[in-house]
Amino acid sequence: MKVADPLDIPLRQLEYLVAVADHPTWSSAATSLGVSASALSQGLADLERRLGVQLFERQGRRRVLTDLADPVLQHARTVQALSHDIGQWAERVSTLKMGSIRVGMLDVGAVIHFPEVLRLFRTDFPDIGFHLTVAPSSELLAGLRRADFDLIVCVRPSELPPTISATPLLQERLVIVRPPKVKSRPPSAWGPWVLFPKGSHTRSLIERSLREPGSLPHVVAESHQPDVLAQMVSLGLGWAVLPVAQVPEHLDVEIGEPIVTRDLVICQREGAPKHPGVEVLIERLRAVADHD
Amino acid sequence: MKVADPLDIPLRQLEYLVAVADHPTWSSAATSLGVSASALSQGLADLERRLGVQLFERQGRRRVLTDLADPVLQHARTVQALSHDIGQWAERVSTLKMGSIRVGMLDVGAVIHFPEVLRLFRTDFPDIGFHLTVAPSSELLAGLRRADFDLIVCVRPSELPPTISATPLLQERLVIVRPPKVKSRPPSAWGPWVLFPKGSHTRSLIERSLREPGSLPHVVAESHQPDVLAQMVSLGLGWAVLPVAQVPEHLDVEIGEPIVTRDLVICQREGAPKHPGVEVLIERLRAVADHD
DNA sequence: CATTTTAGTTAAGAAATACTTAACAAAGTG
DNA sequence: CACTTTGTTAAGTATTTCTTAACTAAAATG
Repeated sequence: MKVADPLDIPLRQLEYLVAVADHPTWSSAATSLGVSASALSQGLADLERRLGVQLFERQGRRRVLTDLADPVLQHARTVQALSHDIGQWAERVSTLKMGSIRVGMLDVGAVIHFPEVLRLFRTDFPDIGFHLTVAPSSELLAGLRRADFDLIVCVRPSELPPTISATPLLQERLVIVRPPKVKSRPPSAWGPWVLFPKGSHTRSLIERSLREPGSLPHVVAESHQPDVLAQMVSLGLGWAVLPVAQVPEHLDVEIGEPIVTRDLVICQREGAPKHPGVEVLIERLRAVADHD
Repeated sequence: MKVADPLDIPLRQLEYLVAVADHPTWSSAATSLGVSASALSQGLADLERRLGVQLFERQGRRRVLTDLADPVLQHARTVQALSHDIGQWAERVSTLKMGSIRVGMLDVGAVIHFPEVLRLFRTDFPDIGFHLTVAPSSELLAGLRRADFDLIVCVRPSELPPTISATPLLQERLVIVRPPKVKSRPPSAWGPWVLFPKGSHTRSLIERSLREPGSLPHVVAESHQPDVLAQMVSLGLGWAVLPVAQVPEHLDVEIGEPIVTRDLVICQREGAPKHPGVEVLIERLRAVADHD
């Protein structure tokens, strides 16, 4: 019998691991992959044996990933994304089609900064399939990691996921937005607040910069949508911190002082073959961003 | 019959591709992998079929990689390096050993800046296997890519290879070194030169900064070894540009003005699980670098 | 120019791997 | 306690990948 080389882990087993991590139960993971539960079980048992590391724990009749499984899961996701990319590349090259581009953008990117770029890109390159997803930064990053996107524009994260590269695009000033007729005050009397949701990246930027001047943020409402937040401010529910450009002009609110800036960045997966369409799009995004 | 999913490329076939790229002939690649030439041929034929991209061309009775094979080769190397890393990690974790660390360093790092760090690290962690390789930056980078190293200290490259990350460590000033008794002159009268070899990264930095003040570098001798270059200068063969610290003190040469600075960086593979020993070593390198 | 050597491919069967079904154990559920 | 859900194990089947052996074609040899 041949010795199982730990270096030569079947791709399939890595898929199994990812599926198991992403599904509540192993059987559902198995059906999602179109294989029997048995195959999954055997495959994962083999993976565990190969690595010689305990990847799973019993929890009642469920099996859950151990902490040790984490690096392996990271590895699996990385390899999966890479494989996806080379597959896409091969299809593009072999069929001589332009392929398609899936872009993820923060709302502010899609609506305020780059709507024209996106529109023009679609009309200039009608042969390139194009799909835009607007979502919060963390979702975009997760999607980029999973190869759901080829390119995203998001807020620079404090820590980049592995094999993701970020290049700066532009900076945005976030200002304090007060309810109508509310004058400027010392920081200790600021708030209460109406902010982006907990976990949002801009939210943590804001919290950090509010804590600094000595205002413990007391948050009474949350939304990912800046227009909703602005609306709440105009109704007197609380104060907000928003990108200047995203405060609707017709609303009756008080624009206060800039409190923090956030960096919008372009993120891509590293180690993937270049897609010429993506290159062009990046160029155009940069051009507009530099122009601002 | 099952349809061949291009996304599920056997790792083995990627190994074949890399081996073929690294060996002059397919048969030697096959024997280096310990398989028959036939297996290799079939495997690569299958890979080509899966991707639907022409990867090989005939050249007489040889087969060589096409340009199209390049992205696939990149992919293969990346995946190989990742697999190696997860394998190492697994072995470390499963055996509870500290594993080993392979460090690559530029001569100036090993000899001038960090000899103490390296010595102390070895005595502080005798359980961690340790191996140091001193080589030029480009070799180090290639080795890092191939997973020959876990960590390197080199000159910041103008373009990073995919899935390699670089973090700044310190800056070095390179000065003009003139033969004994030769006074400072206008740039047009500089040289002739005794420099690092063509292709060296520091060489291109130097060339760029020499061209700027208007001195076309006429190069009469080359070496990777700074002490050799300095020696040649002292013999009156030509002028050199060297890190101040690498000009031997006892030599009779004229130290001229600083002409360019180079960044030394720490490079690692991205997407690899962390090795605690490597983290410690990095910390110590930074500490010393910041102290300078 | 015939002969030999070298490089790589193709065919056929053997070996190894991965999958399916079926039977089973154990933990929740009504 | 019967019943369902979750996951494992065993045994046989299907698929993939390898080896050996026979073959083609380009270079090298003499």
